[in-house]
Amino acid sequence: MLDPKLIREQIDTVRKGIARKKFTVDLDAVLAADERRRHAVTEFESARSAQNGANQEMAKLPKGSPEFQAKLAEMKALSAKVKELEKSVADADEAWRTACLSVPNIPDVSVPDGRAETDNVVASTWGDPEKLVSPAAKAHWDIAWFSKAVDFERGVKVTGAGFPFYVGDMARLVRSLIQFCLQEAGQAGYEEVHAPLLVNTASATATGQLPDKEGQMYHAQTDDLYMIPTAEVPVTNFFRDEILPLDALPVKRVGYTPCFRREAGSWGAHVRGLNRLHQFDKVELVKWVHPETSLSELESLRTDAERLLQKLNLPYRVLSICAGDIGFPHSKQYDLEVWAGGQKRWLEVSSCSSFTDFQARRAGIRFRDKEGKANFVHTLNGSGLGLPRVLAAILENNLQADGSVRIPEVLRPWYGKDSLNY
RNA sequence: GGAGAGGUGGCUGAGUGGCUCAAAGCGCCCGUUUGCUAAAUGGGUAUACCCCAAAAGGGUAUCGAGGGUUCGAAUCCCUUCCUCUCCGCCA
Repeated sequence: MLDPKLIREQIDTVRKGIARKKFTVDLDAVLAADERRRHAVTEFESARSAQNGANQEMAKLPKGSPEFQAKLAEMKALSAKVKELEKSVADADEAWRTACLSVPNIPDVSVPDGRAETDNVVASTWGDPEKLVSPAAKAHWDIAWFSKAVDFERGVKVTGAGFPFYVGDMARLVRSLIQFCLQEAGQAGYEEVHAPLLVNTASATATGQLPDKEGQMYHAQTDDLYMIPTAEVPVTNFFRDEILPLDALPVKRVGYTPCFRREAGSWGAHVRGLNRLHQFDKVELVKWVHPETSLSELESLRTDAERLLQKLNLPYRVLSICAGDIGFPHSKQYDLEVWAGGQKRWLEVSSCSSFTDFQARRAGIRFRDKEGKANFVHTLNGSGLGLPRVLAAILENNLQADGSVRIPEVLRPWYGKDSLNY
């Protein structure tokens, strides 16, 4: 959520930011709710103050004395009034909170203008497809042995669509990618965490999955737990409602988890094969940083993700996402898209975002500044990387004429050989 | 899952209806004092919100969470979450 003071004091900045994001929010209603809430609070607190004072006087009177009895009757009325005012504070507060939750984060000034996906700006490209894509490239689902290596049919039998088995060398290739991503992140200074795969309502709310994106998560109803759609949720919530010491910042962490997404209503021809799954593996990078450094930390986060693709020798481009296309809680966002030479398409494999204090405010993650005051940190996260599409690009770009796939050198320490075939 | 015991400030821990809008100790910060280290001693030491143009100042809330009883709740009642001990089950 946005800083209430910012809405109150710099309404024009907020208005402009929201307009750039192409959101429609009734800010006047938010301001009115804020006004109502403050009024209710003031009324309640003065009544409560009177009650506290009178109660202290009563404590000094002998119980059952005439003075005590007289006071008692008087206090009953005040008590009823306090209860009533307390209720109206609760109502006003909830209305205000709900209104505040409808306000998106405002985009950073460096975010390009634009309405939709087509307005995103290509910030950079790396790798020449002519050189890095094999002439034998095919869409990965057209590779002769693909259904043996990634078994969708058995997945359907055992679970349902979008839950494939990786079999044999393919399973080892997936594990190699996980190891590679984790090792690289470790060398870049990220501390590894192995996180819970189910989270409670409070966690899903803090990172913004609830209430709006409820339908995107699998829900274990008996225990009211949600299967994580990304490691961002448990990893970010690690510090929920905590105050970090100044010298702890920046905190950089990396977590590998499977991710579970219902992807309701988003299936079609363009999401064949590994392009979109209900369960997939992802290594996630998360940072908690001092507010002054969040823009430069975003750049280094993006660099950390890019390095992986470079070492894998996969051509990619970096998109600077336009104001109209960045998400509700985002301040600034880069997407990394890998070139899948068989499909001849760009596939998003990483999204690196800064949330400024928007998420930290919602999750209650703060740090103690030089003066000893508690302030909200800035949070950032980015995939490093989402695996199935990277896998797709490796399979397609490195497909040889003999039907085998050449394995990138950086994966061989874990994979154990130089090619994949069935 | 069953039985029992608990959840109090950064930590330890007192506190069974008003004398606690949380004692004391530890830690931390600031000062005083004595060659240094250290000790002694005084003071300070949470978070959020509200009032106030700001500062100064004042107020309210928070004793796991949520309800309730009461003029008044850390304290009594209910619900719920969590921790510990024992039992059961179990990769």
